[in-house]
Amino acid sequence: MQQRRADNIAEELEELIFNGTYSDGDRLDEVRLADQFGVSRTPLREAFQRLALSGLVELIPRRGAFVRQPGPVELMEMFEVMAELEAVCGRLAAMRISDKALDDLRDANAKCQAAVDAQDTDAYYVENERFHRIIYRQSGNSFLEQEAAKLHKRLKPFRRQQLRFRGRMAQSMAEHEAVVDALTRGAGDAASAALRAHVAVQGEKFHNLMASLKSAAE
Amino acid sequence: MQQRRADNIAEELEELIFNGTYSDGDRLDEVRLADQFGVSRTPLREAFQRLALSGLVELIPRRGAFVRQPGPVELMEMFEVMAELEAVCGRLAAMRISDKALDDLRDANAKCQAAVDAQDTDAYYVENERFHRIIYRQSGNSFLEQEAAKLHKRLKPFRRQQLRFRGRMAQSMAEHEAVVDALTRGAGDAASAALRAHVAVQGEKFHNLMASLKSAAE
DNA sequence: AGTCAAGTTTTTGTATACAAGAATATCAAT
DNA sequence: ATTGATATTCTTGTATACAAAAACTTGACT
Repeated sequence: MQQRRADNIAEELEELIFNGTYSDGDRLDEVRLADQFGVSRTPLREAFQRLALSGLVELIPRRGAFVRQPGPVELMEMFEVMAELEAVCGRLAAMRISDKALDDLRDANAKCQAAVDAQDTDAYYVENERFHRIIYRQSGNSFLEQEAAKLHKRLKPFRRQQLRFRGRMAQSMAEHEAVVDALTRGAGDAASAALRAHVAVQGEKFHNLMASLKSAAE
Repeated sequence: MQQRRADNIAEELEELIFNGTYSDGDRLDEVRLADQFGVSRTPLREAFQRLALSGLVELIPRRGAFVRQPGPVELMEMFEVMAELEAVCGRLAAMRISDKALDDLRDANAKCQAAVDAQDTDAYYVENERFHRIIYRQSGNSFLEQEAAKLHKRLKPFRRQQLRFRGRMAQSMAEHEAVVDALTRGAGDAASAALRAHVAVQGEKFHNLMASLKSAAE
C-alpha cells in the first residue's frame, strides 16, 4: 500500500471521470482534490500530466485541468477505430490462435450464454471482456494487444450502456459465435468482418448510443 | 517563451530519446537533467509522467525513470500496427477523400519524385510525411488521424534509417503512385492493400531494419 | 578473498513556500 | 446603469525543504 500515490491518484481520477462524477468542461481544482485525496498538489499535478496524454483531461496553461468527455462525433470515431482494431486482431488471430485459446473463447461464450439466460448484464460484461481480450492476445502482437485494450477500456462506460438495451445481449452473443466459427476455420477475412460488424456502431446501435448519451447528460 | 516549461521539457526529452542520446535502459537522472535544463526537479517529474504513458520511459517506483527503446520484436509489432492503421485510413479515405486532397497527394508525390531525382533523402522525408498525413486526415476520422500520427511520429527515427538504403526511395515512390491511383478510383480495398504493403516491414525491408538496429546500438 | 551487517550517502516522493499570471471585486467616471 | 481602471484574491507553475526508501561503503567476521 501507498507505494506510489501519484499513480493511484491518476487511476482514481480516471475512475471518477469515467463513472460520470465529472462532466465535460469541469475544472479539476488542484487544492480541492488535494484535500479530498489527503495529499499535496504535487502528486496531483503529476497525475494530471498522465491523464492529459490519454485525452481524458485537457491541460490549459495557467488555467488548469479540464475534463474532456468525448462528444457524439468523437465517440463515433473512437468506435470506428475500435471496430477496425478488433478487425485487425481477428484477422491476425485467425492465423496465429492456439487451440487452447479457442477453447477459452468457447468457454467465455458459454458463460456469456449463461448470463444471457439469467439476464445478468454484469456477468455478461465480464465474460464479454474476457472474450475480446483473448482475441487481442491471440493477434500475436503485444503492441496491438495493448493499444486495443487501451481503447477498449476507454470505451467501457459507453459499451456498458449499450448492453442494457433489450435484445442486445442475445444479438452480441450470436455475433460472438460467428467470430469463433471464423477463427476455428482459420478464416481471417471472415473473422475480421465479423468482429468489425460486432463492434461497429451502426443502425439501431447508433440511435441507442445517442439516446444513452442524452440520458447521461441529464 | 517560457509559457509552460514542463511541456517543453517533455518534448525536448522526447527528442533526446528519439535522436539516440539515450539508449535503452538508461536512467534519467532527475537532478542532473534539472541542472541541464536549468529548472528544478518538479517540472521534470511532470514531464516524466507524460513520457511514461507514451511508452518512451518506464517509471519504476522508488527507482527512477528509465529509457525504454523498442527492441526488434516490439518494433516489428509497431510497424505491423502502423501498416494496419494506414490500411484503415486508406480504405476510409477512398470513400471520403476530397478532390482538393487528391491534388495535394499528387503534389506531394511530384515533390517526392523531385527528391528521388536529386537523391535528397531529407526532402523526400518531408514530402513523404505530408503524403501520409493527408491520407490520415482524409480518413475523415480525426481520432484515427491522431492515433496514426502518434505512431507515425514514434516510428520516425526508424523509418528515416530505412530511406537511406539504396533504391528504397524509388520503390517507396512507386508505391505512393499505386496508393494515389487506388484513391482516385475510389477503390478502398486496393488503397488499403497498397498502403499496408507500403508500410509493412517484410522481405528485404526486414533485414534492412535489423541491420540499422544493430548499427544504432554501436 | 568472500560475505554479511551496520552505517552513510543518494535519490525518490511529497509537502510547503513563493512568485507570477488570471480572475474577480471595487469604485470612479461617464 | 454601464464601462473601464485599479486593487485584491485565487490559482497555477516552479523552487526548495524534508522524510523515507534504495544504493553504496565500510569493516568485521568466516
